[in-house]
Amino acid sequence: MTKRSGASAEILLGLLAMEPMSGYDLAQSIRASVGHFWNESYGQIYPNLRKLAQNGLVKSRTERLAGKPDRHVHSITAKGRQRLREWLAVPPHPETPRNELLLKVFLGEQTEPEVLVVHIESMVQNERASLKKLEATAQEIIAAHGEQPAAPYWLMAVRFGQLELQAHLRWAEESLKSLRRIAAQRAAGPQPRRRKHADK
Amino acid sequence: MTKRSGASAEILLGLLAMEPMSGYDLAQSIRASVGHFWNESYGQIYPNLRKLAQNGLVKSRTERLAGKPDRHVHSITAKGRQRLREWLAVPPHPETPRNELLLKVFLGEQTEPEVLVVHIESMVQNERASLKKLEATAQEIIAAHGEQPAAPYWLMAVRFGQLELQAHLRWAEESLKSLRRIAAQRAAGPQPRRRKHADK
DNA sequence: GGGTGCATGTAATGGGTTACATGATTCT
DNA sequence: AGAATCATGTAACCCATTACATGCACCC
Repeated sequence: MTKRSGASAEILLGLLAMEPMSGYDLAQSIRASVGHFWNESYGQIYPNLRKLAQNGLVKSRTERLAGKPDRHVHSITAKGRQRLREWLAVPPHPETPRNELLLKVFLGEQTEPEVLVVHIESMVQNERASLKKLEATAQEIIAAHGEQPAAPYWLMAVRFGQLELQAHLRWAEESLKSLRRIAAQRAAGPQPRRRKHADK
Repeated sequence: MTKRSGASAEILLGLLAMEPMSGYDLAQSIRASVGHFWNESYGQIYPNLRKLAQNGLVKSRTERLAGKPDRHVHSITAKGRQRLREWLAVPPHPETPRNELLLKVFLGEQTEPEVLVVHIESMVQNERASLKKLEATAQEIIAAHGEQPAAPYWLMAVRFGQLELQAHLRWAEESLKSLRRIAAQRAAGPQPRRRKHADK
C-alpha cells in the first residue's frame, strides 16, 4: 500500500526547480549539494527523468555541441513545480536506517574488543573528513550564495550533518575509552586466579 | 562485485549466538534490542533462517506444544559462530542513509516555511519519544543485565542513539527558530513598499 | 463474537545499485 | 599511449517490504 520513500523522482524535480540541467549534471549536483544525506545512481536518474517528461513535469531540449555528445537539458514545467510543492507538504515518514557498525558493536561480545576499536577508528577518520567538508560547504554557501533566498535552507541541511557528525565523534571517543578498558580487563582478568609473581 | 550491506542473515546469527530462538522470537528480539537502528521483516527472517540451516550455520529443532502451533527453535552451530566472528571483523563500509526530511528542508525555498515547521515539529515529537524509550532501555540493561559481559556493548549501542537523537533535537530547535524568522520576514517583506498606515 | 497475540511462512512488488555498453575529448 | 572526464543510457540482479494465507487460544 505504501510506496516507501521513493523520492528519486522528486529530488530531480527539486534540483530542476533551481536551474535546468542534464542527467549528468543532476548526478554531479546531487553529490555536491545533498551528498551527505542523499545519493542517486544513473540507473535511477535517467529512467526517472524520462518518466517525468512523459508526465509533463519536465520538458527536455537537446543541445547539440560539436564534438561532444548531445546534452539533454531538462527544465521543470509549471505542472512540475506544482507536483513538487505537493510532495514537499507530505509529512516525511520517519525511517530507521540500518547501521552496520552499530550492529557490530551491539554484538561485540562475540569477538575481541580490538576488532571494534579498528572499526570505530576508521569511522572517526571518515567522519572527521566529512565534517571538514561540511564546514567548507557552509562557508562556501555563505560566501558565494549568501544572498540567495534558498541559502538559509541549504545551511540548515548542512548544519544537521554537522551536529550529527559531532555527536558521532563524541560517541566514538566514549566508546573507544570503554573498549580499551574492556580490553585491558580481558588481558588481566581471564586467568582463574592471579599468582603473586607474573610469569611467561 | 560488492554485495551491499545485506546483513540480514548475520543479525540472526548474532542473536542466536546469545540464545536459541524461533523466527517469531527473533522478530520480537530485533525490535526490542536493536530496533532503533535495525529492523527485519518476516519476509527476510524466515527465508534467511532456512538458508542458514542449509549451510549448517544454525540447526533447528521442532517443539510441539499442545494447542499452539509448532515452534521451530533455531540454535547457532560452531560453524555459525565462526562465520559470525568473521563477519564482525569485516570493516563496515560507510553508508549514506537517505533522509527525506532533510531533502525537504534543503528544497524549502520551493514552499512555505510553515510546511517545514510542521514536519520538524512532528519529528521532534517522534524523537523525544524515542529518546525516552532509549533512556528506559539503558536503565533496564543496567538493572537486569548489568552483570552480563555483553552489557557494555548493548549500552554503547544505546548511547549512540541517545547522542544522535539529542543532536537532532538541538538541530530542530535551531531550525525552528530560523524558519520562524523567515516566516516573519515573509509576512512583512514581500509587499513592494510599506505604507505609513497598515491596511486590510 | 471479535480483536489481539502466538506462530509460520510465501508471493508479488518495487526500489535501487552495479555492471555493462559506447564513444569522443582532454589532460598527463 | 593511457587515464580521466563528459555524457547517455540499459539490463541484471538483489535486497527488502508489504500483502496475503492460515489457524489456534485467550481475553473482553
